[in-house]
Amino acid sequence: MQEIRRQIAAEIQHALEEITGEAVDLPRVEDPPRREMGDLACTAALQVAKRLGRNPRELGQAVASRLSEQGVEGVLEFSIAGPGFLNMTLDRAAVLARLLDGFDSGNPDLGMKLLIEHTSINPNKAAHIGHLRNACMGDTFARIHRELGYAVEVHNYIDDTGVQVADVVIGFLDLRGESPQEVRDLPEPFDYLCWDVYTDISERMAEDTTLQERRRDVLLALEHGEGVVAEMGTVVVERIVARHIRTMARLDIAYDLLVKEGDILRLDLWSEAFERLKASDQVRLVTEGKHEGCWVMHLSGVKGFENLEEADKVLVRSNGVATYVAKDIAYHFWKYGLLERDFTYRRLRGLEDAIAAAPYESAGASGERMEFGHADRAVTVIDVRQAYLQAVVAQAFEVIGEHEACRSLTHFAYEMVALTPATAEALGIPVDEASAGRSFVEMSGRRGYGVKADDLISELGQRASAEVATRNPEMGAEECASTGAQLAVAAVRYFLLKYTRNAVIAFDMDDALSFEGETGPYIQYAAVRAARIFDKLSEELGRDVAGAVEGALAEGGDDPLGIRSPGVGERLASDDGELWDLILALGRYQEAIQLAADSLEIAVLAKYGFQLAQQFNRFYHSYPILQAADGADRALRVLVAYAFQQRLRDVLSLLGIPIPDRM
RNA sequence: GCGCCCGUAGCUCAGUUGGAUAGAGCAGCGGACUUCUAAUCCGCAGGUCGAGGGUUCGAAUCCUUCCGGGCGCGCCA
Repeated sequence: MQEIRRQIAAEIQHALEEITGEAVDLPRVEDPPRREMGDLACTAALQVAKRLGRNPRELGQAVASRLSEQGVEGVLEFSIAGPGFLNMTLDRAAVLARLLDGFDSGNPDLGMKLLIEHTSINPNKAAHIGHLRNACMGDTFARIHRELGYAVEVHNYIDDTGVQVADVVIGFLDLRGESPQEVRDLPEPFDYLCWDVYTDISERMAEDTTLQERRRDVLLALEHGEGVVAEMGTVVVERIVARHIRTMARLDIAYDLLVKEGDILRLDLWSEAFERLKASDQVRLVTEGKHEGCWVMHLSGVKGFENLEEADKVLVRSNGVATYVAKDIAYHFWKYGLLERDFTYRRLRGLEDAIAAAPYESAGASGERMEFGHADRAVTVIDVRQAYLQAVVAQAFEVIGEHEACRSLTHFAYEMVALTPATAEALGIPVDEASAGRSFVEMSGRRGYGVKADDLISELGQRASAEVATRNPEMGAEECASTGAQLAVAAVRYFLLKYTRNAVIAFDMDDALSFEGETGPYIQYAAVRAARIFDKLSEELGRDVAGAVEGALAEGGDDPLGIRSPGVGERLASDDGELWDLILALGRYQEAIQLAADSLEIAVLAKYGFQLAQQFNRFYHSYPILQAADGADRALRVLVAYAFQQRLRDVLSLLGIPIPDRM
């Protein structure tokens, strides 16, 4: 089906070019607003007519006549409606032939390496739902690009030398008076403990200047890797990162490499990047004014920075310490293989119980040499508030003359997750006057306001598990729990992926805990239904349905269901309901993932999955399969349901949603 | 102040890059389980697409001016 759509688009393009003598973009083949208008529609003639100043209806008519005359495989009839819409009726025999050709679509190897950075949570406290949005989007974006044929490398950047870690280090050393060894031995959940330690120290830090001075010293010690401070920093970061990896593993999110910010300095990646930058006159040492003694990147007059109050961005402070953005610049130069120096690596240990393949981490000078980086394209998933800094990083590529890298570097920006006032109140977060009237309340790690990721996943799992137990009395407690966990994954991931990037998600607990309507479990339910039908049919048939269908599709294979019988084609030709609608929906798969990839809108794919499931549920209600009137009806319905099952499996796999056996 | 984003049904959101009668879910009302799982399906009701002006065959979508809201503009990360 998707091949048919693609070919039709190419034919329309060709016809338009022949008629007008002008180059024309590959047009989009869409669904008409109402089915009576046809199976497919295209507005390309209108757009081209506008550009060339021609009469749209006439141009459309010319295209329709031409295509009708020459004939296009898969299309029975072309017609023109309104101002020049090209509507098409499909040749169902051709569609059936495509269905019978099988469903595999092998991934072409594009020979392109895409490096995706996501998650990148400050390693000083438990992950909250805002972090989950980042990770879910990044993970599905990675899955989509693997499907599209990219070599994908997923990074999680660990800021192990920042203020947030420093604060928790001070909390343990100064406030709680604990040694690194004692902290190493503290019980789990360590990230929950740190959540509170961080809140506590943040409050004190705000009004205690000696603590603020202490923070400066701690930051320096962390950066240089010296003494008990650095030791504490290592313990905190290692333990928190392990917790984050486990949290994400619950949602089937994994990484290839964790890059630690400290290693960028320790291994002199920054020094090398700095030398490159200094060669340009845009990066220079300031000798007077408020930035005296700092190395800055000069941004005035640069596209995108025209209206800055402050046209200089500090890269190296007057005390010689590189800023966060400076290290990020070095990291990004390295991502594109622009630096001579490299990290060393080692496998992250102690996660064998939680994750199949533990990620590698950067390892100072002591690890082994491996091949990471050298990307053709790099995508950074960070919320929209980082847009300015991301633009500075991109500009650094311009500064060293790497225009191609600057162009391909992408900031995957998205809006924050906040809480509905009702949910905030239920969590005991004070909702002030100003927020009360608004539609959401912002989370704050510093204040400890937020919904912890693990709490949400666990709560969902428990609710789902209880529901599964009610619906399946014969199911054991263990199976209920594991099924509940699978439903929780679907609920969380779909909830965080269904919104478009720049919508602020007002997180509502009741809404998120719902399993009905537009939710992940709804989609799972459709998949389970299809599987159950095939289970029963397999029993009846005395053989595996998938095998029977695949056998029928194979050249010369046996066909116990009669899928290749002429009756099947006749039934398809005369269908005027949800069966045909489902086939049309199946054809939009390729378009959905391509659009999701190009527009950075994961929601496009999420919605497609939902719509596909919805279409199947309608089909399910009107087209009994086991009780079909005769063999031809049954064979056709099995074929369509099977095609749906295969396709939905692909979509759910991209969304990172598992398919339970029963629910 | 400057920049970016948002404003669509009671609520939460889509809207295929300017197309045909603006769609989903939730909430509400009414139906469908002796039939492949009712976590489902069908129907009803619900809209001055923030407001005004403009561009054209055609605007929720593009331009512009307002109104309302969010975010960003550190020698923090």
